[in-house]
Amino acid sequence: MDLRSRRRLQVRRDVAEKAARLFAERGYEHVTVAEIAAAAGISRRTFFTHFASKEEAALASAADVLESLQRSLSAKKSEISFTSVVRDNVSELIAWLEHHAELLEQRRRIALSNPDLAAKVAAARTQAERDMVTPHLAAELGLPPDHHTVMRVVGAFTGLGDVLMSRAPDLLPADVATLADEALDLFEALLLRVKQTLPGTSI
Amino acid sequence: MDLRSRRRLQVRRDVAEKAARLFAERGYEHVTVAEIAAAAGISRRTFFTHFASKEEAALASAADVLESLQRSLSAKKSEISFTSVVRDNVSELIAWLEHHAELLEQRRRIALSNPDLAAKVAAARTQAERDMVTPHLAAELGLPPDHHTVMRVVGAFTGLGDVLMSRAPDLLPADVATLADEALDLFEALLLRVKQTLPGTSI
DNA sequence: CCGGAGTATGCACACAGTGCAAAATGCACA
DNA sequence: TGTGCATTTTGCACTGTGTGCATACTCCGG
Repeated sequence: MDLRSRRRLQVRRDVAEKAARLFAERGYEHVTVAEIAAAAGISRRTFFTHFASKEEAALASAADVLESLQRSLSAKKSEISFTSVVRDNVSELIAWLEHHAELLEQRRRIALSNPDLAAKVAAARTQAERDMVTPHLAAELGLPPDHHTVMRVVGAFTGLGDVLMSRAPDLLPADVATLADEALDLFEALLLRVKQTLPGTSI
Repeated sequence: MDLRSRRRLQVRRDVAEKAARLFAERGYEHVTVAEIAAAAGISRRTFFTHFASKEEAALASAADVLESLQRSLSAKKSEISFTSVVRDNVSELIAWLEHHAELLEQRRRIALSNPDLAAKVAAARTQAERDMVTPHLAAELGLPPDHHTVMRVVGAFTGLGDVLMSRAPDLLPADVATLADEALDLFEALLLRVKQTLPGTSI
């Protein structure tokens, strides 16, 4: 890793962090790029060499939540069942949430200040989830990743996840854990049924 | 209905239609608001009295797809089971799709020219679907609409719907019908299981 | 024919984002 | 240490979206 690129990454993180602080304080729309740049000690023009848009800066600071799932899945790949891995990961995630209450509160404020941005974050999360989960479920079902049955199961999984994540900010972590368990119970049942029905799928 | 507001709606439709045509021809980003306004015979400033943004004009012409589901649900309310209503509606929708191939092709082109816009359309569709479907599923489960179990089932439903809609543009209508049937089979099984498990839900 | 509500328009402005060229920075090598 | 080179930063000018404000227009009822 080049020294230059390391510094570049550092600047990027720094700017994103300053931006997030400003967004949380005054709302996304009421912060100009010029102000973010000033807060980070760079020029307006330079901001745009680090981020393609103001929005990208806002999104950059919210990309970390899925990292643990990423790690869990790639580490324990295919040793145990998919739902078990996810169940393990939920505890991990809940712990992470509890240790980052202030950060989450900041993000909640930003999301509240601009619903469009929130929708985009959610969409990005869903897409990342989909990408992570697809190969594992395909393997578990013994089907190619682009098979309709796999995509359907993945769709149900992310659908269940979305509705959970959308309510999580207003719940206690313990309740999130319970709801996640219930959702996974349901998903497990669905997955079992799909496996039993497998020989009969068409197209 | 006021004569003034009727004319206003007509202008709005007209502008949205002209905008859609331009977007499909040259791509969303390569069409300016000034050009849309000119094509519709109004001034740039007036455009913004009809639409809050260029994006709104693009979205306005894509709001019709869910109208049939809306009608189906409100018409046959609670006489027969939810999935039956949806199954009936799918045929209706497929027919609609077949009779509007050119329109769908136009939208496909617009979506292709700007992924962000496409994501927003999808999100809006999902949200509308969610809103329509929630009261019916709540009734069928005998639970309040904001109950977590209901939300979870709705999440699974929209998740299944999303994955289907995301692939629909690249499939023959007949295949869409088959896949919709399979998805509904799966959903029906899931719904049945939820009903059987009902007494045991927590929170 | 007139007064007023609702609508269209022009104008000035704030802000996002981009292309270009000059200036600053920092790393490698003599 | 100094010099040359590649990368990065910055200023400047410009396009395009979206908004506030003031003015002009349209059309309705009295």
